[in-house]
Amino acid sequence: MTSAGPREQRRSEPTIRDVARAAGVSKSTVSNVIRSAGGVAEATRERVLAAAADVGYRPNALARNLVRRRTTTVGIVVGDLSNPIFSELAKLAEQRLSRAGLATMICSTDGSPQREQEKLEMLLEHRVAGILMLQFSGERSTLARLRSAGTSVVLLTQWEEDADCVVLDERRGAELAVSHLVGLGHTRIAYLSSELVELQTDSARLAGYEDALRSAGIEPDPDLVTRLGHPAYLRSDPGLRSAIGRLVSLPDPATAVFASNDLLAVDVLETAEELRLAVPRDLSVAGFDDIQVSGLTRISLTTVAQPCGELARLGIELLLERIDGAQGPRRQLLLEPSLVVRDSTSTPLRSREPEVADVFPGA
Amino acid sequence: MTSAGPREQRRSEPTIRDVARAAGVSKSTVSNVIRSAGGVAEATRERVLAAAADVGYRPNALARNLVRRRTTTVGIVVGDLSNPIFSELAKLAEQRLSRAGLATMICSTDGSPQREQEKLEMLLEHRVAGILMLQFSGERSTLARLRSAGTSVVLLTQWEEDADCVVLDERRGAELAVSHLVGLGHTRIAYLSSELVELQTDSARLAGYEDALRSAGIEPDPDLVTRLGHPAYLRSDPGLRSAIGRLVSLPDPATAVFASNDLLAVDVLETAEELRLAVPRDLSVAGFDDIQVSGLTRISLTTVAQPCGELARLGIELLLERIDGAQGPRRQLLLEPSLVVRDSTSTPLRSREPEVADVFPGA
DNA sequence: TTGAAAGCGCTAACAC
DNA sequence: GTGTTAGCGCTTTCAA
Repeated sequence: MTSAGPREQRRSEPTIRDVARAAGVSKSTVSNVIRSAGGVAEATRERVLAAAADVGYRPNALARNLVRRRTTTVGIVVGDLSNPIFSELAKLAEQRLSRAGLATMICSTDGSPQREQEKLEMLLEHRVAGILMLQFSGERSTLARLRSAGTSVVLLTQWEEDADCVVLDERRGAELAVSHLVGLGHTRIAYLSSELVELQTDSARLAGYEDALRSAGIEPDPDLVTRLGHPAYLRSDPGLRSAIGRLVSLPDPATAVFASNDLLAVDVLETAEELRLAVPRDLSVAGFDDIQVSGLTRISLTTVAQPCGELARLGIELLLERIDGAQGPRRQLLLEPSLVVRDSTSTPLRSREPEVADVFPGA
Repeated sequence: MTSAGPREQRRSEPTIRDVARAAGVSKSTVSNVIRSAGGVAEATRERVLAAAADVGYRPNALARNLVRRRTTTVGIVVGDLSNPIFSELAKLAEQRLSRAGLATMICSTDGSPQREQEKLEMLLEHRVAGILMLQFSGERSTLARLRSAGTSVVLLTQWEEDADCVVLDERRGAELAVSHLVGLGHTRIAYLSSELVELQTDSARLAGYEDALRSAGIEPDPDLVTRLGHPAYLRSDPGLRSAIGRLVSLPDPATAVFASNDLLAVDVLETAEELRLAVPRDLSVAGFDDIQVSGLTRISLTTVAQPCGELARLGIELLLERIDGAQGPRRQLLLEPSLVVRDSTSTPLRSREPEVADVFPGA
């Protein structure tokens, strides 16, 4: 590396003009062969290709996109990439987009609506062809802004009346999980949620929880419903500990908890351990999402499965259609949830070994 | 929504010209205001800003980047976003880039060198200012290509003589883990790896493994070294089962395994369970990475910690310097590893309860 | 302090 | 088949 002088003048990269000159043709001819536009004599084509290789030509996507007035870039907005459910979805989406010849810009919002706005603005300035939102603050005006910018938007995992979206039937999913607990004999089932779950989604899951209870003739008890702040990830958390402590020492204690997502459910497992509560013996735990860890033998969490593959496939499919100009009415795709029963749920203790308290109620 | 006719003609978005017209100034003045270039009378400035808001102006990053001949976009190349270690790093990197005002394009390669080439090419066509590679096939010519394209590149987590990189001292990390096992009394320690780990990295970790053995006077036994194909993620896998089965039924069986990454180590935990091997009683297990799951009470894996925060911080710092034109020689930043000792490792069984075989060697 | 003009690298009519 | 031309929306001299 002795040749290049110090502070080497960085020559700008070869352009279509350089190729044209080298091949002895015009810019448009080069453009035609680069874009495989056809209408170019085979001999010329080869000459151009050779020249391009020769000068080390690499098309400039910026220039192309500018003049075409549309890009082949799609934005993915995600709340938190370290939540396995989102990294999985993001990965699958990127794969599909890539296969369709589109580039992906990923932005994370950390759940902050302000950051969400900023990231969206950035994507719009880059004139992305479409946006896939795995996280959405729910701000209605945001949707309007995106729409007026002419970008296609699909919400994944996030229900919204006024937008294209593909989601699991959250309410039904929660109902499935809670009905399972009821079926096992639980009557005191807590609902535990955290900021990891969007409010919109949280409400749906809570509704499903109540549905299940009511249809079993159990009146939902507000004392059993808790929404925590953002708890430490997969790590025991004081807020969670006191919440669970409270639930199990209620006059009529909870015997099961339905956590609104797996990350939280796993935290519950951890915390139960600390509190010397055996799962499922003393406490049944069910979650939502079916992230990879939940399937581990040592975790073995009963949970509602998110069909990530399906979600990503349908979401991207819909987005691509919209980008291609499909005009139809908004589409809401609702996927059927399924319950994966594992070892974290079982019959409640009291129905197995009647205690004094059962014989003398109120003791 | 009855106003817009069917198949509404999508007006193109307002440009700097529209703003200029609305404000009664020239394009350049608008440009000066937008870019906060100064040298504009306060009154004019406000008039322009008002006009911009009025027409709904949004700068076109493509045009800007084209004429400036550089973008504010950085590419992140990642192998597999569903490996928590990578999603974590990607997330942190994106955060830092975003804070520095840069947009992020994420590409995943699924570990395929060909896809890696394609993705890099795409990034170059988009004229990214820099590339952060969390995955690198190790192809030397790739580096040359990137360099000649004038892009700054930093490898994160991947050692490479001929490039800027920031990595953990892999060799030392492995040595730490294996020395810990040796210290517990193990002499038959297996090394288990999979395609989840890049060859380059794998070699370093293997070397550290051998270092530790040798400095304890133990000659590495090739019979104890296994590299598997890409195993199922966090899920038991037949290849792994037979590998472990073999290791523990060797004439002189393995009493511990050092897995070259946590995902694999957790798989080992699972598989051990299936094989009715108690960990750490029958088999000690150590990993590498310290992903979130490893810290769960129910997993409690002894492992070498990757300081993700540090890695991301230093990697982005270095990349930004290069993008800003820093010319110095290649820099290799080597971080010191640390071992997190948890419950998956302990004294080997035989040293606790001497068996007949120990009394009559060769029996 | 402001404006006119010359592109950035490319595409897409439209002539030849 | 191939070349000419007129921009895409913006930045950035350079004059005024």
